Amino acid sequence: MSNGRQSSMADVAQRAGVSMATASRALNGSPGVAETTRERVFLAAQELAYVVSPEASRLARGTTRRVAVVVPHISRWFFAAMLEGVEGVLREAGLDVLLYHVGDCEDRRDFFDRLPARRKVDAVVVLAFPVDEHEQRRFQLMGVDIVAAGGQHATYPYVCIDDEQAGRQAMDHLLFLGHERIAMIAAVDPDQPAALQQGRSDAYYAALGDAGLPVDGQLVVTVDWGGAEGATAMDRLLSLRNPPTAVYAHSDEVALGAIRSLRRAGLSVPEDVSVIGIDDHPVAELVDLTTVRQPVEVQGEIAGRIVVDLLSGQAAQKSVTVPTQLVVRGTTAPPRGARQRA
Amino acid sequence: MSNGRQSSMADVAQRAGVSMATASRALNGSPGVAETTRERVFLAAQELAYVVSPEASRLARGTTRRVAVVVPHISRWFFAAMLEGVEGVLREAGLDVLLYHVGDCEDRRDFFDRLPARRKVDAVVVLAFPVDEHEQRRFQLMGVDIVAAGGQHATYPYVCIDDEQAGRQAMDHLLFLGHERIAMIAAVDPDQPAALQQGRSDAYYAALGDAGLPVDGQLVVTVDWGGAEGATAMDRLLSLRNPPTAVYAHSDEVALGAIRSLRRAGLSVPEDVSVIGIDDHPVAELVDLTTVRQPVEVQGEIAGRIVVDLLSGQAAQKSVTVPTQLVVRGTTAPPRGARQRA
DNA sequence: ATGAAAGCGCTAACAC
DNA sequence: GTGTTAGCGCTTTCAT
Repeated sequence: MSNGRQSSMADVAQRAGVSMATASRALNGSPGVAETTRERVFLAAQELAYVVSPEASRLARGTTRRVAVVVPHISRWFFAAMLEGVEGVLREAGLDVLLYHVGDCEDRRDFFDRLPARRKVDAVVVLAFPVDEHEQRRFQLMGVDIVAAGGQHATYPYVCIDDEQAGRQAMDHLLFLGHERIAMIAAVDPDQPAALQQGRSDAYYAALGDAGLPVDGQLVVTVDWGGAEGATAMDRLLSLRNPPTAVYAHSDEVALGAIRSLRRAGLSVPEDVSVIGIDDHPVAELVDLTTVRQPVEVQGEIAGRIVVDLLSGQAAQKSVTVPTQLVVRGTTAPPRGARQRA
Repeated sequence: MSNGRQSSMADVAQRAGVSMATASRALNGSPGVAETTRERVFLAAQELAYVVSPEASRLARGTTRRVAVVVPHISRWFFAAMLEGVEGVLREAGLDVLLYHVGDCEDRRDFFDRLPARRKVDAVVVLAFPVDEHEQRRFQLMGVDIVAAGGQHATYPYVCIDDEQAGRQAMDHLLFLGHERIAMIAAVDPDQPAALQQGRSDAYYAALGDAGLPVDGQLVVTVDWGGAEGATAMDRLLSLRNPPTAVYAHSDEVALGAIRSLRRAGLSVPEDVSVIGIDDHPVAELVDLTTVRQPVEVQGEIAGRIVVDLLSGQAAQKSVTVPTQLVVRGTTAPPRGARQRA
């Protein structure tokens, strides 16, 4: 299908009987153009189905109207949901989103070595993606605004949840129900510089401490992120002489895996053992999983807002922490023969 | 943090003691440059931490090295996984991905009216996104290659699964187990022009027909896509005087919702009723759901490959159908007191 | 309010 | 093999 030549601004100007300069001003809504002239130009543009050449426009203007979003995972709900939030507000603001998946270490090295987004964007948002000092130095070369979502950051504006508090909400729920032998399945992302979910772990020890309960090292198992890993971890816990009556998992996926192991072992949830996760993944509702909800998409939206404000020169919030909330469903209950604490 | 001025090609050329033309040729790997010269240029570029200005380069070259990926959903696993596949091969080929989320009808209208990606990309891939005739006409204005993934398409190269066959695999499994009263929960996407999963429905009727079983209209319920909707549908099925012994759901999420309803009704799966889904969503494994697997990320990859081939002028495959596969897990079993068919 | 002209940073003919 | 020279299509002073 031949689509002819895309018409250029010169065509529009000619058709409207004005100079390119005027046509440009009219189309960009710049001041200093007579209303009637502006209309004539718009009409001409319309008739020619004209669209600016972004390359040319940006070359001349020096700005790209594009922002890079860097994600360590695309298909995991958490990241995808956050991405959806970011994309929404960016798109609404007329900014294009350039997506960069930086999965494993190799991707990562490559990304920061080559800086593929360099000169291509006006800002970059990193999603749940810790950026070390070396990487920060590389980013500096880009000379654009950076904002982080889904994790605190010392250097950049960020939006995140209070992981320790989320963990406390989960642990406190278990403690409130009367559990005293609580295990933790800590999940780490093998491709990430760890330390991301430190808060989730801290919460465990702090909660136990505050409740005057002892810490049993055997009850803590750390695994790579993922449902299958959660299952493995649970198997390990079940092999203890004195298994836990409740399990605090760092994420819903891990919790799901744990539940599968429990069921396969013939145990029932929550009668025999309670399980709680974090995140409120969409399937949590479908499987009646008790969890701590964090507003994921919202975090993305806020990050997007910050970018938009930054680019428009407005004062943007420096960093935001959004609240989390316990969602009690069907996988937690008091331990057998115990009564809830007042 | 001042980052000085980005150095330009002129700087590199000067530093290497050559003309801009030579510098450009050297950097682009064009032929006709002495090896030693090329090295000198590379060195200079390195020292100046030089990166081309994509805008300028593209303006001059007339190509963008960008491709738009249009998705109706970002945070649903299916779409995100496919996106991950596409992004991977595009990135590897040095193409940038511009992401456009076209969710509801309004987004849709806006997208095709304004054609925000126009002049910004060399190709667009539409993910599981039916494009009607009007929209095709709009796309034509862009004058670039279009490829579809996750659904057949009359006009564009596409990659998809055979939905009817997938459905047959699910239905045949249920029939093989000896079920005769099989319900179907058909899921449609409220924001899509339907007809997408027609094949999944066709399979139901065809399988029943081939098995010589009657069709009972009451056993077919169509709902909007989603786990919650699946649950509602199941509730409806359970209110029948003569409920089904097995349920064929159009997707795993829907199947999950159905299972929740079943459990809440005090029924057990698969003892009382069997449930099968389609897709093999990651959580399917965690909840022991029997399903029909489709290679989602792979479809994205193939679509990406097609784009890359198209852009490089190579002959690209016109369209690809990838195979699906039954995955038997724990939510299906023979009906009570029945024996499997030979 | 409008126009002329000088770039923006690079690539591609076309000479040498 | 390398340099010269035109653009690529737009924005933006600076005049008028």
